[in-house]
Amino acid sequence: MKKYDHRKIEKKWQKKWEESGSFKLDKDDQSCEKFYVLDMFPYPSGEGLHMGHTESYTASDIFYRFKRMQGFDVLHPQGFDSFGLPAENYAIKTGVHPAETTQKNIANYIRQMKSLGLSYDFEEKIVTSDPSYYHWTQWIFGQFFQNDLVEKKIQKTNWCPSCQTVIANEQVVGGECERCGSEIVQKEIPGWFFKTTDFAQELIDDLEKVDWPEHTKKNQINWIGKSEGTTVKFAINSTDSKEEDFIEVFTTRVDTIFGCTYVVLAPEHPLVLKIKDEIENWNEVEKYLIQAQNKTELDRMEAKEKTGVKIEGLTATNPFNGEKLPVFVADYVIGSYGTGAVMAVPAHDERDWEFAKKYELPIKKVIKLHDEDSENECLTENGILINSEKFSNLSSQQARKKMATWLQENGLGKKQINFRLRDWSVSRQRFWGCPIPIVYSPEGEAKFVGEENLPWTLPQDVDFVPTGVAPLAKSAELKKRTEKIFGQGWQPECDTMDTFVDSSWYFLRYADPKNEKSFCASERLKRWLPVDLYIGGAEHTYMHLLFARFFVKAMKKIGLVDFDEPFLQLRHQGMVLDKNGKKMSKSKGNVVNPDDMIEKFGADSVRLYMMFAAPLEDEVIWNEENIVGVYRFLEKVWDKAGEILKVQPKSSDEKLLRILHPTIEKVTADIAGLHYNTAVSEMMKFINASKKLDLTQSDFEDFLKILSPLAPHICEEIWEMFGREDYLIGLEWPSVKEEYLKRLEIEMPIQVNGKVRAKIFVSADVTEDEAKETALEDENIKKHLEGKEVVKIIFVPERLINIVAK
RNA sequence: GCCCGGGUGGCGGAAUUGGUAGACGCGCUGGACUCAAAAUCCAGUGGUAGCAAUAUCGUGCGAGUUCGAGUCUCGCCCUGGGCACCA
Repeated sequence: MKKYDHRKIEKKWQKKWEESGSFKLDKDDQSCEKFYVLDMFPYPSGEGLHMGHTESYTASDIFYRFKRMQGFDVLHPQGFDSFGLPAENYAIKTGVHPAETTQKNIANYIRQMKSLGLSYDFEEKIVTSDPSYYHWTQWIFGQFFQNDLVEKKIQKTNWCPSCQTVIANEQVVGGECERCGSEIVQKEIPGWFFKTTDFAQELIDDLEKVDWPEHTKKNQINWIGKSEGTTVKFAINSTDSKEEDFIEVFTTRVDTIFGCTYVVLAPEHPLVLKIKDEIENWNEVEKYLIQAQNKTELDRMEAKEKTGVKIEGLTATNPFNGEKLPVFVADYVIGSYGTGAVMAVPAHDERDWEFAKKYELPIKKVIKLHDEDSENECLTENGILINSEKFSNLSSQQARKKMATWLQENGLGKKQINFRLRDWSVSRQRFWGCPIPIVYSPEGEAKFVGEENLPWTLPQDVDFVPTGVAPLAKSAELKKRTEKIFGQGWQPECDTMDTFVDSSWYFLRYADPKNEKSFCASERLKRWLPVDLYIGGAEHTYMHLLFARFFVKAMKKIGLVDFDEPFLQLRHQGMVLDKNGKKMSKSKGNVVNPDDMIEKFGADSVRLYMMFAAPLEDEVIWNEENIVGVYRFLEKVWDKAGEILKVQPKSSDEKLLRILHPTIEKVTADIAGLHYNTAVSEMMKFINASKKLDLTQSDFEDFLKILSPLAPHICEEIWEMFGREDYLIGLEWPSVKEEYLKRLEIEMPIQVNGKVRAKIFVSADVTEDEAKETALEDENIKKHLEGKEVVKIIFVPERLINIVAK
């Protein structure tokens, strides 16, 4: 028999699987139970597949093969999130159309995925930039539009005056444009928003229904950021004292209101401009407003010191004690959150404290802690009120309730729940994205283009170089098309959608990717959705998962789907690091190319090593020196197969069967729980044990079956050498023979006062008395018990004996 | 600052969830084969002492609970990642 050589067999099986349609699935056949295992689909970049993809796609591929062998009909699709900035930037630089780049890159990704042995049916793939897909992205947008889930609002954007274009947050480096280095300014432009905040509460509550990592759930909850509080109206006493004017603030800590020593408005707060004439130091205030306006979000985030300006001639009255307080405008208060104004309590809020220190404002303590020793500020939650008139001596919690009621009764405020979550801005002034299917009447009224005009295609006659308007605005074809359909004077919407929209519903389309009549036939939705297992990187913890969840909830509301959550089970894969434990990056030059590794070690070894080196959710250190371990393992499997073919043992060694069956049991459980690292080590143990022991072909075939999801190529090759004509993929998962699971004799440690002093061999079902007797006869145990009195003996069946002695 | 993780041999990691710490793999040491090397095979491999049996220390540090702690509790230290002035 020849030596194991991955180069000779892997391509062969990849071709065979494809030609025989091994990965095809009849999506209408209902005879078996379904399972839907989903990958986060890649953006097809010019660099090709990276090692992170390799890991996560291998993980889902193993699960797919495993589930199939267990008798499920498994949907395991793949596609491409192909709209996006890199292709457009490349087009601006080289003039090559993004469609062309994208197509080329997709072909390369598919080649790479096949070379890893991934079991996708690419005839059923989806490509988000393909009109047959974005047709339905637009259709869903239309549904949202008609059902009041979309609205047009003003949004603040980063604008590069030199490039004449909107810049994404990640392209702003230190307040400057990544490409040309010009200073970025803030520009307000109108855009479309999805009403994600309508679902804020549901997005928190429904996390209880899914099996996700706890930290991911927590992060989602924190991101949505629910806070319960009260609004409070502070009357404005400007010089001519117009009593009907108020500053309304939002606070979660109304119990601290007697400690309020000033009030702060966000620079965006409309009141500032409204009372402009009454502001004595308007010049100074105006200067600050302009300054704040030109700051990018990043600048404001990164500011080390709080800044602000006192508004002279303006005071705010605390409704509880009539105290007249100074009013500031400061950019540490955000216009879009709460009411855009806060009551500042420097004694009990860190930001207010910092600000008060800098501007020498009074700090008034109104909460006394139960435990004065504690320096933990959080404990103010449980403090007692002081210096708060009739509310003094109440607990914080009681005071919060009573004060809110008092405010409500006097029309000075009300209970309110705020969310940190904002509505989702989906408009992008880009070319390479899904066109927003909206047109405007000559009067400027927005109208959905209508189902009959979908797909509302991306025009071809567009110059990519930015000139200050959205690229689509330059298309004569788009303008002509709009006027032809809707009439003279109608204008097309020229923005495209955020690419997160494309990826917020793609998992629905996989169930019915070629449907031309609907986004997915209802029987298919019913059969395949929701996703049973979703595997992908933790970097999508916030946005992607939240948006996809929003989509499903919004679609359910308008009757398009009938489930609440898209992904029932979610698991993350860890990062792949270089051999020094560092992140791989182009700039560091430490990027490992999967193609090279597959050529060198083979797809089976790459798959196996990825899974073996660390638990799936942990970081994997890619060290080429270590991969030889799994390669040697595969060689041993190969050699054992050769030996069996040559000798054809009549029966298997019983000792080996007592290892094989526990191995099958453990590997089955490990794969089911995605603990691939221990599954591999278990199989290594078996192969090591099989040395010099007889094993029949039939028993070895059971082993091949459990190895096949992880290392499919070598297993199929051996299967064929064994004279089998079918494919391992899709065969039945081996069952465990109970009679070989039970251990006959076990080694039992004997402890004296918790320390192991001897080991005895006893039968597995030894009685407590027998075991104790044997233990006490041991020489070393006797020695350790000398001069001591045995207090008690603890016997843990099949585990150990501990003799407690004094 | 806040949130979420993680500290176990020379290295990646395992430990049935409170029951033999270091499975499996890499590396290393010695031996076999070879003119030699590579590959392969055999043996060994946490530290210290000992020829050995064995003893002793040992899961970031310090306490605690327990017959028994890598695992539980409390307090520290170090470290990785994410988010950012959300009132």
